[in-house]
Amino acid sequence: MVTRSSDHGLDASPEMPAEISGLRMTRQRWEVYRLLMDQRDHPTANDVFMRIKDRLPNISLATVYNCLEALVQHGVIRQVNFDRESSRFCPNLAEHGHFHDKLSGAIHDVVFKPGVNLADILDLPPGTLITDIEITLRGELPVS
Amino acid sequence: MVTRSSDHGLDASPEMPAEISGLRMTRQRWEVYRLLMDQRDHPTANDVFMRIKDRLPNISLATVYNCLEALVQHGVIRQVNFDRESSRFCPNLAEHGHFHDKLSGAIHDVVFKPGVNLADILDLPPGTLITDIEITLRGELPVS
DNA sequence: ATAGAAATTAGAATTATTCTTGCTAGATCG
DNA sequence: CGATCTAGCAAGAATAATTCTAATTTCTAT
Ligand SMILES: [Mn+2]
Ligand SMILES: [Mn+2]
Ligand SMILES: [Zn+2]
Ligand SMILES: [Zn+2]
Repeated sequence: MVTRSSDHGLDASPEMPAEISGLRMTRQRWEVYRLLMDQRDHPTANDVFMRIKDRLPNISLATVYNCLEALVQHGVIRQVNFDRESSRFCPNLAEHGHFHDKLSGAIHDVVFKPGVNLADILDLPPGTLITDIEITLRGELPVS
Repeated sequence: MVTRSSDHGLDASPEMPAEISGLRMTRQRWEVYRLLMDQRDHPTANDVFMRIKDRLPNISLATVYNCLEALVQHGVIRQVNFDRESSRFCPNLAEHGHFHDKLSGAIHDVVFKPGVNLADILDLPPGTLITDIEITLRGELPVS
């Protein structure tokens, strides 16, 4: 047995690190971060607020916004916007876009086929510096 | 001389058509539409409101919003969102994305290199129906 | 432990957008 | 033409996501 999180069979919660990517961890930031990592369905700030009450019954909505902003600022999570809807939050740091399925309402991460580089297929003046790319799609996934 | 808009040298304003794409034209809708066609810099609703006062001193901001919504709904113009900033409006109906130049603040239309089809380079389940694609970029254009 | 800094909280404020209501103007009908 | 009908317009109120403020709490470092 090489690694295990505890002596008994159940996985224990990971310990809260002192910081992540230079962001000092607090109980609230840690729980917000873990919630996003565990439930990767792109919740809104209000979704996070409602879901996190189990673990932090006294957290305020302002703190949820503060934590999300701090995590976004430090590059630990990403903020995703669809039109003018409430912002959503995503823990997937790999380059990806978002597909909004009109049938289920769910939001899915979308990646490029291997070897594709978006900057290469856009018609931009040579020397253009791209710092950020956002791709959002709407449509219907096959019923499966 | 094959075509001319009037007898004298200056271009006359085009007449207001009865409708565009099934949307009944009104003076307000027409002026909003023409402003967007003439000033293709992706103005916000408030930008349109301020710029249009020359021609329609009595128009209300609510009417600007109503006109923009009606034009968007009928596919005559497009609504463009950058993060949570005010919506912007674009008269370019060809498939294109938007590049926000941090240096100048300007927003530029961006097209794909010839022959590129975005749906082909995304890794989506077969049978996925894409109804809408949005691409936004941020960065810096070369100083030229 | 103490002092300073940073984070959290509750609630107020902000702001882009939407809604409500009464009015206007053009279309339709006789 | 004159009456009626209807869609659109104007003004301001309402909404809702987000941000800000001020007071308190927690954390860090001495
Ligand atoms: Mn939600
Ligand atoms: Mn503007
Ligand atoms: Zn994502
Ligand atoms: Zn455009």
